[in-house]
Formats: sequence, structure tokens, C-alpha cells
Amino acid sequence: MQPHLTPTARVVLGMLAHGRRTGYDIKRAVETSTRFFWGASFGQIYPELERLRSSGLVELAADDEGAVSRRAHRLTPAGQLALHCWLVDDVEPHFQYRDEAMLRLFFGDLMTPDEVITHVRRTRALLEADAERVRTEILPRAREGSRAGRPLTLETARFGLELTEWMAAWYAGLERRLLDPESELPY
Amino acid sequence: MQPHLTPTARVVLGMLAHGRRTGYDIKRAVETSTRFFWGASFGQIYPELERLRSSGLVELAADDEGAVSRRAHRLTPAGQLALHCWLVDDVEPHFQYRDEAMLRLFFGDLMTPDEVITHVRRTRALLEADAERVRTEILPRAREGSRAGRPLTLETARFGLELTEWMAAWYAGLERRLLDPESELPY
DNA sequence: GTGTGCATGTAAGGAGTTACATGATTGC
DNA sequence: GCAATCATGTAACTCCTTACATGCACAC
Repeated sequence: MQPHLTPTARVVLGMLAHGRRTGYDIKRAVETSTRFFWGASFGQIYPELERLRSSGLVELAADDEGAVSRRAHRLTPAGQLALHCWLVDDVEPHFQYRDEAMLRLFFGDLMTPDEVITHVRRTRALLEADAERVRTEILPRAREGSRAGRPLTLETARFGLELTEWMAAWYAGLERRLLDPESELPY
Repeated sequence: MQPHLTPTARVVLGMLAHGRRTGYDIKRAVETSTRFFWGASFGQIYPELERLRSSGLVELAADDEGAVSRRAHRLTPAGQLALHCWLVDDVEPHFQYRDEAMLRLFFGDLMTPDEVITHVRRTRALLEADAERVRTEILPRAREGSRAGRPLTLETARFGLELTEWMAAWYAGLERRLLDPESELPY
């Protein structure tokens, strides 16, 4: 029976499986890879590393990189086991989608048509900016990972990009439906 | 200058704009409409209604429905104004997507190919079940709303359905790529 | 010498879930 | 009589974000 891993522990252990890392390194790795579907802040990462150390899932690694006050961590065998157990666990995985722009659209019938169109255009522009950020900040690193023997990290990056593009395209379609005077909405 | 609306206040005020409601009614409305992109639990709704009452954005409505101990609320003019200000506000809307299945896939290169395929099939099945629930529990109500003069509620329901179907299809595509021995992953 | 990046942490607060406790009404 | 649904609320807990505080190293 494995001890329960907190949400942050999952991404921390996973990142350490890719090699020894400091808390700062883990944060950087999250920002350039899983950010889109799983974030983590310093305020979570550092306390979590300490908890994992005290429960024996990670340990301090000898600091071989010159710089002082680097506290690099690595997985212990117990940590590797806990990570693998989580990966193949069959409890329903956590899923959360929370989207204020969509909530506003839901109440959009309380706005004027012009206000709705403005909202739709603005949301689409934000999504396209997001997509561009995935393209420049995440995809290139994922391609490296793929070449380095981790093809699935590229798949998840592509998912993030394609999902964002799909949403932007959905808003473009909505704008067309809203502007088309022919559109008898099909019930 | 408008007072800041908490996240839960936004959906509560919006639901009250559609008519007088008890906390219980609001919860039911959320479950059958916005649940997919904006949830709310009793533990949030009841305290929020009291806060909104004490700040004058909602008020108790005369109980015309026989049953005792129903505390139906309605918007005050100040509440209508606050709601409209939020709807047309131009601060960046809250967006959160958190997906444990995708995080596992990101670390999937630590699993065996069989374990990855199992995970992919299971996640796809869960998404298809979600889509079915949107079809049976949310879409029919949204069609009613559309006929009742709220076409955008139907648009958002369709978004929820189509997004879920798109994700399920993405997993189907991934499974094909993983099983195809020809697949030289394009970097 | 100064700004940028590397690096580690803490404290306070906001948001949300879950479990619990209670009771009325309605249909079978 | 009993189960399901309607109905209101509280308490404890988890999770996460933000802001703050500190200091080193290195390049320009």
C-alpha cells in the first residue's frame, strides 16, 4: 500500500525521475512543459520537497555543480516505486476545467449583441496569443525531449497547442454564427 | 467603481438574473448547465448568498411557492449593475485547465508501452462517458433555454460537448500513432 | 556598481471540496 | 411507514496563489 501523493508531489516526483533537480529547476521545467495542464508555484514546491524528503521518497543529491546553496534532489527507490504506482493507479484522475470567458458567454443573453461580439473577439485573441506562447515556449523544448527518448512529452505539448487552436477556431465559428442574419439556430 | 465579485458570486448573480432562486435551485441550475466549465457547491453557495445579501446585491423574495423554509433570492438594482459590470469587464478572465491524465501521459515514457495504451484507452472511455452525460443531462435543458430566448446557453452547452468529443478523438488518434509501427514521430 | 538570473524559503489569504447535521414535504 | 427529494446551513480541511524576504554569482 502506497502513501497518498499530494497533487504537487506527483509533478515533483515525475520531474525528478527525469534527473536530479533543485526546486528552482523543477519550477522552470514545469513552466516550459506541463504548465498548460499542470502548474506548480514555489510556495508549493519547496514545502513539498521537504515533505517528500522526510517521508523518504526523495533525498539530497551530492551537489556537483559548483554553485553554492543549491539543494539538488533525486528520487530514492521508494520514490520511484511511489511514482510508478501513481502512474498506473486506477482511481479516477483529477480533471478540472474552469473558464470564466465561457461563463460570461453563458450569461451573454443579458448583454447587447455588440458587447457579445466584443467579448467573443477578445477571447479568441487571448486564445491565439496562448497558442503562440505554446509554440515558442513549450514546443521547442518538447521536441528536444522527444529526441532525447521521451516522445510522449512531445505528444502532450502538441495536445496543448491543438486544444488551444481548436478553442480559438470555435470562437471564430461562433462569431460567424452571431453575425450571419440567416442563422436560424438549430435546436 | 464596483465592489469585487468573488468567483462564486459571479455564477450566483448570473443565475438569479434568470429569475428568483433558492440556494438549492442555483445548485441544480449549475449542475444542469454550467457544471462543465464553472461549478459551485453548497458550501460556497449558501455563504455567498448571505454575503451578497449583506452587501445589498441580492434580497429575499417573497415566497410564493407554498413550501416552508424556502429562502428564494432575487437581484437588487445594485446586483443587476454589478452583474453587468462583470460581464463587460476587461480584466483577463480566469482560465484554469488541470488534467491529471495528461500529466501521467507526460510522464508516460517511464511506463511500459502496454501500460501507456491501457491509460490512453481508459482516459478515452472516461471522456466518452463525459460526452454522453453532457448530451443527456445538459443539452436538452440548453435547448429549452434557447427556445426561451437564451440562445447563448445552447452555444456554451454545445461547446462543452464538442470539446469533450474533440479530446476523446485526440486520444483515439494517439492510440493509432502508438500502435502503428511505421510511426516515425515527426519532430 | 548594477541589473539579471539563480536559488531558497515563509506567511497570509482566498477558494473550493467534503462530510456532517438537520428537518420538511411528497409520492408510493 | 418509508424512501426520495427539497432545503439550509456549518466545520474542517486541502490546495494554491501572491507577496514578501533574503542572498549569491556573473556579465557588462
